[in-house]
Amino acid sequence: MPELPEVETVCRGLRSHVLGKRIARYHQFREDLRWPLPFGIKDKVEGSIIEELNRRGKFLLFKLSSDYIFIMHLGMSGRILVTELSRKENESKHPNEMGSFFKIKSTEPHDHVVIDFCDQTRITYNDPRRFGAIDIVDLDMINQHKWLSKLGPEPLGNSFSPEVLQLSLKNKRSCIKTALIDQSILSGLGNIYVCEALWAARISPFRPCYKIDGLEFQYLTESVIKVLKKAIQAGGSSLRDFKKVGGGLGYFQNCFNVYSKDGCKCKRERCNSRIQREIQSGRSTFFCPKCQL
DNA sequence: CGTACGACCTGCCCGC
DNA sequence: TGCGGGCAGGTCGTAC
Repeated sequence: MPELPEVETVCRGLRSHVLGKRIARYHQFREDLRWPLPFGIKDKVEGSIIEELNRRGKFLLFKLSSDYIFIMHLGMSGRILVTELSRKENESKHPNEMGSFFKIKSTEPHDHVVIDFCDQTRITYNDPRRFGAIDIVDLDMINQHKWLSKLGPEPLGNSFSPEVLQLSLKNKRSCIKTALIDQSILSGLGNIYVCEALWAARISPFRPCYKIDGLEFQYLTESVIKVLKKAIQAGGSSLRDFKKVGGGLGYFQNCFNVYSKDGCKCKRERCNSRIQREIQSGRSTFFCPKCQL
């Protein structure tokens, strides 16, 4: 589901709800999401304060006062919900996995992890498809973590430039779309924003990387940055189940030029072609066959 | 090594 | 109304 703009939207929205707060309870309703939830996580998070919340690629990083980083990935369908527990809800007691009792409200389907803060705020991780993931790692090992260590540059960070992109792609035989979706080349792009950025840069998703020239890498870099910034401003894209923290919808889906627009007229001025959909390495690619070359 | 593809899950939407 | 097939924002392991 969420690509960089959606994760950034969640990250920004969550900060005001969690920063500086102490975690009273960690509870999980199953042993695994995409992978097993880490052993001992409960003891590492309970009692600690969330000091920072940041995003790296599509990962959310919660820095805890216990000197751990709590890492979360939303997969395709993951969501974080915030609830303020009323006194009434707080009084209902349910058994936890240890056989003792503490306060857990009845949950929605696919609520997998619940974190309660001392001030009665609760965040709930909900993920129907369970492609998401959670881990916890020592603060000083964060850069060695297998999910993070191979990530390419942040597209909205200082280490991203046309030159950097060209350097990592100039010898690749694969198509530019496949390369841009590869998190080790650039972190945070997914199917939507790659399609949108390639349309904006007028580059065909099927073009082999090594055939792209310096000027095009410049257009492409600018397009990626522009599309992502615009999407973040719009609060991300709400397709199916993406909702911002607090339940609001993003509205970047109203700004799509190609994604899911097959059969529609190309929005570029004086281009009268229609957007096509094709399967590219197993996933839908949307593009204009006339103005993307 | 780089690249391509199936697998992992559930839900929804469409056509018959 | 019901069911089967195709589709979905991601990533990894495997096979070339």
